[in-house]
Amino acid sequence: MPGRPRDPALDAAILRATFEFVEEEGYRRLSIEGIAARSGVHKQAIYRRYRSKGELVLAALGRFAAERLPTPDTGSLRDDLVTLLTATFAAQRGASGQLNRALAVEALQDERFAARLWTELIEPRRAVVRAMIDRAAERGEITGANPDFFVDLVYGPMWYRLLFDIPALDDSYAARLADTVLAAARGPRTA
Amino acid sequence: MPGRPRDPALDAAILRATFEFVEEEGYRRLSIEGIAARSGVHKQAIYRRYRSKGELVLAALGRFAAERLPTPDTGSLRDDLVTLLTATFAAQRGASGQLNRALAVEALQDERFAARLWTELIEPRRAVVRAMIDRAAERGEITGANPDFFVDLVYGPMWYRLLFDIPALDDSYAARLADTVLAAARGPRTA
Amino acid sequence: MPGRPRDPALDAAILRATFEFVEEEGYRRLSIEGIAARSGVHKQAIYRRYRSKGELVLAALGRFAAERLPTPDTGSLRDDLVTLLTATFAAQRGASGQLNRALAVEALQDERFAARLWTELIEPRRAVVRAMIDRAAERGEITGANPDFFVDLVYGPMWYRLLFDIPALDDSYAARLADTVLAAARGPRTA
Amino acid sequence: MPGRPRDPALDAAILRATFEFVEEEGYRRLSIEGIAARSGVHKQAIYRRYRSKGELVLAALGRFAAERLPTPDTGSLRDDLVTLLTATFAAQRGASGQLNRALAVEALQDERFAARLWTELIEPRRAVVRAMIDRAAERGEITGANPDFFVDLVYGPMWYRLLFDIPALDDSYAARLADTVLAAARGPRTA
DNA sequence: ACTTAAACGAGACGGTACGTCCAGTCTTAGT
DNA sequence: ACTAAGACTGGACGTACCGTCTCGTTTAAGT
Repeated sequence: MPGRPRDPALDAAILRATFEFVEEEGYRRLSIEGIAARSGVHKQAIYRRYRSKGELVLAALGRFAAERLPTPDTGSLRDDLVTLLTATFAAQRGASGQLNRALAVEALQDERFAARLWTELIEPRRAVVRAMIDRAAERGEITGANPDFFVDLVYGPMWYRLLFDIPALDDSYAARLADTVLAAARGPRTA
Repeated sequence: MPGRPRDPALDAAILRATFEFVEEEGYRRLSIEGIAARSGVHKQAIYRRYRSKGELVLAALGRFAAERLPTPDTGSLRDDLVTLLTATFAAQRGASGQLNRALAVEALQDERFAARLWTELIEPRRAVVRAMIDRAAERGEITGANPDFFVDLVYGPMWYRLLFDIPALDDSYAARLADTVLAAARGPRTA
Repeated sequence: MPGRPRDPALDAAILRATFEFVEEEGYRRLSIEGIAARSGVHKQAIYRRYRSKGELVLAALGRFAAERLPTPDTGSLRDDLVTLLTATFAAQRGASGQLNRALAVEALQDERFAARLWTELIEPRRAVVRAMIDRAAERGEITGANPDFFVDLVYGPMWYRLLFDIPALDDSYAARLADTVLAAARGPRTA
Repeated sequence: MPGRPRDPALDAAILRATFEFVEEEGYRRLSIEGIAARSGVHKQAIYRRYRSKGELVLAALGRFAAERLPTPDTGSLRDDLVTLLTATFAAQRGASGQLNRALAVEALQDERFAARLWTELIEPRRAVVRAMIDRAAERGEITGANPDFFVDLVYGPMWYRLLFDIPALDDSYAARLADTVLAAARGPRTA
């Protein structure tokens, strides 16, 4: 049955307010009440859309940041990795980093949310890397190995640094990490 | 001026209650109020000892888990790494994993706490790895490179998996990670 | 103008639900939302008919109780009063008492509703008593005095007892009250 | 065990705010939230003292109005009644009337509150009248009859008029009511 | 048959208050 | 100086009704 449709302007206002709030004040200060006040949207209208703060932040990140994921295919695994990592790291230095931290807070406290986050956001990003590795294997660049493990190598250090607020996620870090992953993917040295 | 000394029984009761609470109910439900109720200790007695939830959890983790850190020195970098990672991963599968998660939640929301956590807990752990690497370099096992970066490789994947509650932090993962770090530390393949 | 006519089944359903709700759960728990849910009628359909909770209850009372008002004319003031009071008190012991209480709640909180209630429900009841007194005066039973004051004597104690939920509105009370009003209406004793 | 005692300044601030609020805006607009805002006292501090709006209003009325009850003993039942009714009616024309109305709203919706109100406020007032009647009986002024019934006659009309917001509770009404009660108390005319 | 207009179920919406929870601080009295 | 006890402000929580507002659908009177 139809019923009055949700006002898309409110969707946008909520997400924008969430985004701005987290960016400016950090996740700790984020509250549904605050978002409602800031966006001029009624609290209930927010709860109607999102069951929890986590879902809301997940949606906000999805809306404002997720689409900018590059999916490089340069013909060289190293270049693919460098391109991806450079862009990903750059994003973490801005609002996207704040939102990722916020998502981490929720995931750490709620297994079910962690699972949802995984399938909706993390896994797609991992798939990008896996695809790069598969293509490299087809090209013979690397001797295939457990791709899931290498993906951990790609993203692990980034989250580690996000967690403890260590900066240094710069371009040279991206390059060094790409080299490391590459070396690991090639397997043990023969000589 | 003298005054009544703090009751050590309360210290223990607070830490025990915190530990049990987090283990049973998760960090989300943890509250000073709840700990006070559970331990029978008054709220104020807790605040007198710890300034925030984070400090309390930090102390609880320190008490129950920190002293078990191995600092291996086997004469072989790979063996050192495997020993450390196996023990560290094993700890994460128990209550220590819960408390680490809890600490991460606090760190993500409070930069000053993150800094404290870094110096008190994270950095000492990193130093252990750095020492291993330094010894390996002296032995000529590896051609020295930025040790900080390699430490990220060692701990990054673990935190990444803790974050999203992915199991698989088992002994074979430890071995594989040790091999990878080793390969990376040896630098690019010559052949 | 054409337009779809109101469904009389809904009118009935709304009033019945209101009646039942008040009887079962009391006026405090009564809400438009609740009536809508219970009757299966949409909220808007209720608001289309009644401007407020008070109007709704007024209608519900009118539908289920108002027509049973006796207008006795026995030829004796005392008999008239006893007949009226006995019937009125009996009604208050059932659902009609609940609804009267509900109307009082609304009247106490809304002067305009009080005025409406007065003209639509209270005044007609008072008129019945006034008519009885007028007839008695014509017959010479009593020496005419301010009828409005005597009406207060008739209904005042009833509302007083409804208000504080004191039972005792039984037939003997009706008889005693009738006698009292009669005595008062006859004026001061001569001897 | 001791614990910090409740701040009496808050008690006063809450009651004063309640009193003023009801007087100015009526019971319908009264809310705990509003009282908290107006008095500058935290909501929780109010809930700590009063379980419901009704209890609060009961306390507010008790504090600001109840002590002014006259307990006349003139030696003449009529004079006693006139004195009491004149003072009581006068009070109803001011804030006390508003608060009584508020109490009525609560009593009508909650039987247990009605019972409490009865014992704490209504019964003491009734006792005053019963005492007057008893004294008159001892003096031989009246031939004893059910005093409870006569008390209903005294207070019933007042509440009836409060309920429907009919003014006219003036001195002449008091005098007339006193005469009526007196006539009723003397029993049926002999001549 | 064909407009036209209102009623209808559905449900979103802003507004207001509810009663509860926790954070951290403060005040008392009792060791 | 510590303890237990508990009041206190501040702030947010999630829920409940209110009365109003779109929606799409249904029903009937007037063409």
